[in-house]
Amino acid sequence: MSIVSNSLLKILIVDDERPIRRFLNASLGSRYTILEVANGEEAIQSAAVSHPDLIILDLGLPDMDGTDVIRRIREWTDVPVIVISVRNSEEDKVSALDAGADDYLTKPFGISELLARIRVALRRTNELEAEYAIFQSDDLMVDFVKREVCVNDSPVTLTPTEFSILRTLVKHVGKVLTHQQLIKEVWGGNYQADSHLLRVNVSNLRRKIESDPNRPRHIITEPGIGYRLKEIEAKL
Amino acid sequence: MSIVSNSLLKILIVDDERPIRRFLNASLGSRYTILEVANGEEAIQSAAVSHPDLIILDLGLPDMDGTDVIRRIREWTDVPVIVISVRNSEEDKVSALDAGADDYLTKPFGISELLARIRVALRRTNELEAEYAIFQSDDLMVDFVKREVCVNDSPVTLTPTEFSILRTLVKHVGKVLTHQQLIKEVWGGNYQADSHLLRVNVSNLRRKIESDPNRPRHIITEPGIGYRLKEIEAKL
DNA sequence: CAACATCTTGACACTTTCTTGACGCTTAAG
DNA sequence: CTTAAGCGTCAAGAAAGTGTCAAGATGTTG
Repeated sequence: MSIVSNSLLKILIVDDERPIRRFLNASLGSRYTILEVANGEEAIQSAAVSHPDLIILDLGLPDMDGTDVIRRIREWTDVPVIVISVRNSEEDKVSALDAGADDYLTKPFGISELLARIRVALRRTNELEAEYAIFQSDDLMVDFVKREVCVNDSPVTLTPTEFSILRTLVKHVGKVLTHQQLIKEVWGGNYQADSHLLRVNVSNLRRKIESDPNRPRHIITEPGIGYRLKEIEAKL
Repeated sequence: MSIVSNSLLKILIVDDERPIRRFLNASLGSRYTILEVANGEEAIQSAAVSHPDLIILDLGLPDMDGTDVIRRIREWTDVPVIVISVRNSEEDKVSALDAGADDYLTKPFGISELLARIRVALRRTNELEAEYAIFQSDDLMVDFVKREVCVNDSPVTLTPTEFSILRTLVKHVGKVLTHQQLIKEVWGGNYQADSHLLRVNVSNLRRKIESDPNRPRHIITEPGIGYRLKEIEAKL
């Protein structure tokens, strides 16, 4: 098994301290292909463009909070994220793991433990799913990196709730999402929202992204069940 | 289906020290169903019989080595295993993780960190359980994930009640379902519907999915009893 | 504190779906 | 041949679900 070269697997290292990046690069470089970035914005950018197989993320970034980086990346991909941090409090660990991290290592750590935890994370994701940071369906385009939505190449501004609904629909494109599933994803698990609230927001969302809101082509109503995002193939 | 209450999720705790089992049971018992065993043999036995959704395993067991327990369990299941141990050496961590463990916590640990890591492990398995359920019988195709029904590759739209009837028939394909059984499944246990209501809905359903509704090939009437979904083998 | 955007709730028109009753058809028994 | 029981179809009213507008509540920013 160890004879098989893993060098085709890409690991993205996110850390603002150059010595640590160099150390990790030296430790992992013989086994994996390494990408390095030094802040959160670059991390999101690189995660979208380079499609790494795993991300090693330092929580202490200069430009944004590490947990927010995880949340942003989780908007479109389930790529494994291993957090490394000097912060050792349970609160930090819990918030990072709940934000979507797969593992949390406190500095300093042994390199062989990191390697083992990388193997664990990669072991689970043998089946690669094509997850793209940009969703396109006919005249609708959703860019999760820029958090930008365009209809016919002209940008539209969505409210946070509207974007959250659209993001959930995109993540499960083609599948029917029940009212309950959508409410749970958008408003949080224990929020007691009724489907009326959802309908209002879908209505507002349609007005912004559907060319003819009376005949929606993207967000399809499944009567009695919920909604579904229809992927419209590009014409040839 | 996937929206299963957490209290139904079973966690198997493997630890030879009774106080620790009691502590974990008290900490997790309100959220999950707990099973407890005290040694490796019982752990393997219980993992096989009870099908837990997650295993918390202490490495220091009286009868066999913890990593061997993991290896034995990994012979037939990928159920998440979280190791807890007093051993803090990298060697122990690496060997446990490489044996198939998903996470490794060193005692003492905070209960909220353990809970967070349990959520991470369960999150993974939930996403992987996206098994695709499609029923196909000659010209009829039912996609339960997309909630889509096709006849001769052209989609047909069913009302919630019609879909519910079809789903019940598919669930027991080949078997005869009495009127009462169908009514109970579709309209709920305590609803007092007569079989006339069922007949109307079956009629509507047939009009949509049968190529010749007068001579139904899929939904067969069993006079005096109920209905049966016939599975038509594909021609070779 | 005011101005602003967003979220939430209620009201109402509209559409789809459900349910009920009437009626014709078939089958089996007398 | 007549009768009764079960089944399938049709159509209309009842019920439930859906989309939209607008006003109040909430929160945010300067």
